[in-house]
Amino acid sequence: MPELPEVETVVRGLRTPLMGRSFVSMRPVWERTVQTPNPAEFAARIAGQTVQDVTRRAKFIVLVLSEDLLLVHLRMTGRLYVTQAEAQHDADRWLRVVFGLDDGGELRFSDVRKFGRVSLTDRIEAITGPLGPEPLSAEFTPAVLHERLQNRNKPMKPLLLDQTFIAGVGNIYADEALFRAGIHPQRRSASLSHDDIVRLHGSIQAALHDGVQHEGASINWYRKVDGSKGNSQAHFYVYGRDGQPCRHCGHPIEKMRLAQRGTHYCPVCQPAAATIDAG
DNA sequence: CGGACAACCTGGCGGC
DNA sequence: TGCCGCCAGGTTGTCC
Repeated sequence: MPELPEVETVVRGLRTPLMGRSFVSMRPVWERTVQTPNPAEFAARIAGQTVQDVTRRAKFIVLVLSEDLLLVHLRMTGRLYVTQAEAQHDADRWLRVVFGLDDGGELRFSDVRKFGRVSLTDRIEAITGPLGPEPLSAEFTPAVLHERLQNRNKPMKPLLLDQTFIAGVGNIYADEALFRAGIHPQRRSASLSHDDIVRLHGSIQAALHDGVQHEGASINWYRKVDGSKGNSQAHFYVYGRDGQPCRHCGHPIEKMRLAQRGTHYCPVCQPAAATIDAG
């Protein structure tokens, strides 16, 4: 499911049920979902720790506990939800990890494809590795984007997917940001003009902001914490719209394979070479 | 360093 | 209906 807007929506949904709660247990249903430490140590260590904040870094959900950080990465199909003690819950076919809470409720991690991971650590970089700037933070300015583009010359689409370049952008919002900026996915980063960079900066922020505003994209597996769907997919310009008319010029949106990822774009609004804008 | 590709997994969908 | 191949929001490791 998860790119920045989806993860951010989950984080916001977890705050109310989890803030101030303490964990009493951790039970793996599918052991490989528990990345680090090993399940026995994880369970012993999380018991008694209280949730002091629920936040996000890149695509990681970060629960700030009394002594450690509980990190959850949803990868493709992970989902988090909270059940109350007295609530009747249907059997979850894809349940991977159950966290017991001090009010008798449970935080549950469910994941169809088993790619998602949970970790307990006191040093976030040990799990996340190096990450680029948060694109919706004040520190991410056009100048910062410009600076990070120095001495690089990759096609823009795979560059935007590189989490060490910018944190949190995934396949959907990379396509959406490039469309909004009028930049072809294969454009080399070194060919971008100053205006291109300023426009791209605004487009990345706008695409992600709209995604958060619409509470994420429920194309397939993604659900909010309460189980309902996000609505971001209804507002896409290009993602999943191949064959349909471009919302700006009417030309059919095309789909290509780029760096092994499905890539959607408008060949008219995103010309392959730098344009000479008569405008 | 960059690019291609396989792995990790399961499910949905289109084609025959 | 059934079977088959392909595709999927992510990331990591290997090989050239």
